[in-house]
Amino acid sequence: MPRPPAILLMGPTGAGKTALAAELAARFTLDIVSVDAAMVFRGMDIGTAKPDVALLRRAPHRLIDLIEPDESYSAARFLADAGAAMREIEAAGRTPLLVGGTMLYFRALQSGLARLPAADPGLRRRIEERAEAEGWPALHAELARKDPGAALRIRPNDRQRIQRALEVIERSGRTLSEQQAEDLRGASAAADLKLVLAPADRAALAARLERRFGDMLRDGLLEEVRRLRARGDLHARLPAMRLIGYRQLWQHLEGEIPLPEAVERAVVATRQLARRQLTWLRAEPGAEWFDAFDPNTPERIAARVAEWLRLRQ
RNA sequence: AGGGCAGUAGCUCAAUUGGCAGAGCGGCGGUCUCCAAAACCGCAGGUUGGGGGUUCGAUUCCCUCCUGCCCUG
Repeated sequence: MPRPPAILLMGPTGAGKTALAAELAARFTLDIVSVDAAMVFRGMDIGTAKPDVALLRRAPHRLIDLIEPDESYSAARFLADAGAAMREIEAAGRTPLLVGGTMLYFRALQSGLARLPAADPGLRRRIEERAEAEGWPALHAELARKDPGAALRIRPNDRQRIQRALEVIERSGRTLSEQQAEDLRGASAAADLKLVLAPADRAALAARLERRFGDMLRDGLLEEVRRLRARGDLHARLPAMRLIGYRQLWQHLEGEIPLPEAVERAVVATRQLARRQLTWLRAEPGAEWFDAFDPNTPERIAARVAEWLRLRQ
């Protein structure tokens, strides 16, 4: 099932993508699709910088609030969800505006994913238990026997990927490297308009990120985390509770670190996230870059979007 | 003022009896095909507070000055 061409608005956290997207959606016949692995969680609003109710009313976002914090999302699920959303938008005679900073998802959207078995929580737990007893390097050695190609590419300490590779073998009876070499499903990129909203001045972004986390605390982030903890069914190892801000404040509520340290660590982690996103963005082929801190940027991007939409008719 | 303790990488700290100055964190760069705000990898930072002395060799021993903290007055 092919997906329609779209406008991709990518950028590091804190660059101002949400506000800009809302503006574009108001001006053109665009519908927003979130490309954000954190905003999929319900009840996690402040720390994920999710658009607020007022903004959502003006500019509805798809792929937000999809699952509970004890569930997990994935790139494959995003690919399916985003494809469906985009086809719906096209069917309505509108154009999809994909907005976010989860670069793996953008990549899946453009390059596709191999046909691989889905994650299996039970199997993953079993592999983790084995790793606890034997250590990841031992499982890496096992992987080297079963799938030398994958073992070559995956580091002995990279638990997530060792686990995934073993999981794939276990569930499909075939190796990961063999299946990854086959055709990717869902690939299609050429017709997209790719816009990058990134700061020319990284120090300025760092300052903004620090300020933003302070704002989140003022808006009740700690209370939000406290509420999640009070549910009783969540724990620190869940993907949702490993998100920046939530992870550190959870540790604080566990009594592991004082609040100021939790805040400092969260700010640092956000800065590091932005850096990793930038690394990924630099490698994005054919993307048009705009300075997030230039006051003329919104107007320039709007002009570019108008031009692209016109040429598509 | 006298006495004591401390001063080593941006930060917190290591360095056996004097023997090539290390780690964690941060910074910078990178990897990434169903957890990606995740997981992992690499690199760069030091005239060891200043000056002098002893020694083949001083972060380490001695003298002196500077700075900080503590105690006494």
